[in-house]
Amino acid sequence: MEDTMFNDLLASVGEAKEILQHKKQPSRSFMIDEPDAKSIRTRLKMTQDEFAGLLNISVNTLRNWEQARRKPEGPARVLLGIAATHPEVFAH
Amino acid sequence: MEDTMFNDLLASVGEAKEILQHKKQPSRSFMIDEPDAKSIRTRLKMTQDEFAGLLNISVNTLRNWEQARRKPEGPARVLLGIAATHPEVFAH
DNA sequence: CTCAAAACTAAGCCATTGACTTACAAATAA
DNA sequence: TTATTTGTAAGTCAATGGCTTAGTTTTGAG
Repeated sequence: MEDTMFNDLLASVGEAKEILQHKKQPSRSFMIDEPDAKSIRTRLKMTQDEFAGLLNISVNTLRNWEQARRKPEGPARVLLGIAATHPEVFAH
Repeated sequence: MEDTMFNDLLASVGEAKEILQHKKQPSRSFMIDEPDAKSIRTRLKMTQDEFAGLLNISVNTLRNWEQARRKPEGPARVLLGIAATHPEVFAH
């Protein structure tokens, strides 16, 4: 069932593998090297609490990023890039 | 300039803030609690190398996830959820 | 079929992050 | 003003991320 839904999605998307694979490069096309979590968040007009919930991190961690105490890891950087360029995917 | 592009995007998306904000809930709507990285990857027909590149993690980390030695952190779970439901955003 | 390369499993090790905490300051609203 | 929300700052520690090595399975070329 879950499987069917997934395959339907893939079909509707138009064979995701193809889409994904002709960008064999390290996939840096949309990744941000040093994402500025604060500017992305403020441009989305969200509080730290809301944005942290969106990214599924604790507020403390977001604060660590914004205060440059910690640097977001790989997946978090990709996610920030998506938040910056495709915020609509979070809405569903 | 970068700012203009971003704002244009927001406009075209239709005021992302609104989209995002009427889902005040912990944003679990699309998040996977225990994402199975391996099944998502194999259904996208990608190798560990390719998928790791997509998520911007090392192959070792992806292997840790697939072998259940480590559990992906918050942002990684969100990212896996997006890979499973909106793989097209990675293609741009 | 044979053999080499690619893909993957498995596990030890350590630096960095994520998350919790406390204390305080700024901004916002009542 | 006063209370509440939002945010800065920093200490602490368990868990993850990424590195390593060693071995197994799968794949494809000859």
